[in-house]
Amino acid sequence: MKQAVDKAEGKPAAAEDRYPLRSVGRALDVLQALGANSGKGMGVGEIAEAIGVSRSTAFTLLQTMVARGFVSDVRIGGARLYRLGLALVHLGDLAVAEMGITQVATPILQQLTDATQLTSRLAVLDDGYAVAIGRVDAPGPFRMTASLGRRELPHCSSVGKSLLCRLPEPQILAILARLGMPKRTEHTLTSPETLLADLREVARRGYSFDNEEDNLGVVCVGSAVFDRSGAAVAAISVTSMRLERSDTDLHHLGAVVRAFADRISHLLGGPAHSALPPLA
Amino acid sequence: MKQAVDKAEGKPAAAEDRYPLRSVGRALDVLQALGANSGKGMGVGEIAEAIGVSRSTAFTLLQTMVARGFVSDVRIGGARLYRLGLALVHLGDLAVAEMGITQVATPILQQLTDATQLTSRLAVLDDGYAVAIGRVDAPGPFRMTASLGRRELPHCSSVGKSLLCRLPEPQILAILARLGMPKRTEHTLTSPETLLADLREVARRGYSFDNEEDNLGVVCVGSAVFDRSGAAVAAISVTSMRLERSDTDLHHLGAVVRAFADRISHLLGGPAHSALPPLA
DNA sequence: GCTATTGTTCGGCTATACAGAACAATGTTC
DNA sequence: GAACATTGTTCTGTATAGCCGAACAATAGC
Repeated sequence: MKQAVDKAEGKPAAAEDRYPLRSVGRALDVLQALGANSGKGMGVGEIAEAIGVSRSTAFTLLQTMVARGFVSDVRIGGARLYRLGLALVHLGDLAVAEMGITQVATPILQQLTDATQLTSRLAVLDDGYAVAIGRVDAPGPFRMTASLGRRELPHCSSVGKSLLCRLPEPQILAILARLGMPKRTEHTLTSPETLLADLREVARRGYSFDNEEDNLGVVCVGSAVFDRSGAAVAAISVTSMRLERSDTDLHHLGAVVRAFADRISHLLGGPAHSALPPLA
Repeated sequence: MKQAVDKAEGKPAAAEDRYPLRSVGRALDVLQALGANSGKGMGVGEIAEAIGVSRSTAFTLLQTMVARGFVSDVRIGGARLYRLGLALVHLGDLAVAEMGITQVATPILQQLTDATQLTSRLAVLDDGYAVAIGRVDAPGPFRMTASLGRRELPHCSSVGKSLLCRLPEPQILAILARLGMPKRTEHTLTSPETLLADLREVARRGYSFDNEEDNLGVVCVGSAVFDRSGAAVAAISVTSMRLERSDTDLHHLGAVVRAFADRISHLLGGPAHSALPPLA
């Protein structure tokens, strides 16, 4: 799992991942560990091992967060299972609401899902990553695991491409250099050049594809949303299992998604794709 | 704001609100302060004052949480505005997903909203409070502020009543004694006796009302959801501005909500209201 | 230009958060 | 049913990490 690293190693002061406040960092580690084992719940010892502290330390951390509702615990016999608390639900909801886009976009997403029978998502750029802040699940038994708030690499995601495509090239390259372009599948674009070429296409036609570039068998079609200033503040997409549609149909779907994105832009006072200036 | 309290006071060990880990508690304070000022964003000094620490301490706390995405910051000129980070969105989403009820209930909520044109919500009991974990907003311009994850007092909420009504009386009284029954409006039931009488009615007919008991002009109609064990694991409700319907219509609406609640119970393998034993 | 207000860094004192071991409570095994 | 194993919880000493205050930097206002 996680060896104890060299504990008493003088003080090379390295430890770049050592955050100013150790206990706070560990508390956040606990939350993320609980998130990673979501659904299962974890015991004190398990958590202690996961984040590399003693049981007693983990216990104190948990006690603090349970008292505040950030972690909830269930006693089951002698054991005690910890899971993420509902206080996080409230804060997460507020964090989403702070980005006002969600308010106006959600009804449109619903219509997009109604029209296409596909799961649709709304995402924004956060520190270079694409992060979904809204979602409408497709009807029917097929439930795509479209989790909210997870940072996704932009180079292999439809919303990521739409969010990036109108940024200045140097900025795009800086993001790609910082986050890397790992090969997620055989279709992933892994060189900045090929991605830039793709992004130029995306900017030109106003919609983007993720052609099994992140997960095999999963295809997405996305388009950007603009605010008053003309900046791409968000992007929407629909996700589908491997489409057996023709390329023509895929482009038709792209035009549909773009039309819905334009409606959101319109509500935000932003321009439609057709009103955008050509690329600099 | 917050005097230093008597620091060296022997050890009456009071300070019930002093959590084991001070810095972690303060970190959570920061998050909640940011949540309270949601939408506006806060500066370092403002946060420091809100939670009663020095600016430098607040700064360190924020830096730690920014590094992990729990807080996001926007530089605007020389100033720096902090707001809730998107990492919270992910964890909040996971916390909701952990309660599997959401998965099956959301489509039904959607149908309930479609059928009634009212905002519908799904709530569970958390430490005695009613906490909404799901919501479908009504169409149209009227947007009820139905925030997720906030702890709501059960005695003046429709979902709260439905969640409580089948608990043993001593347990209900214990919850009420612990949380109190503050008078939110002139219609709030403020004595355990009147509430218990109301809860017996709720249990008998299978749906509950909040008749402007929490907010004047706001009416809710709720019903409980049961799992395999027959326990009320959740409740749903619809919310409306002051209905001008007759009592008969209100009861009709109650029957509708109860029918949808029963459909969720059915999906969970639980009994419908009609299959429940009468109150002990 | 100077002042007022913000964010950020630094250093030292102290309280605090840590690990480890002891204790308790449960469940498991033979 | 008793010994064991495994879990959660309490306790205590000590090193250190976290806190404050003050100094510094950078804006914004006048």
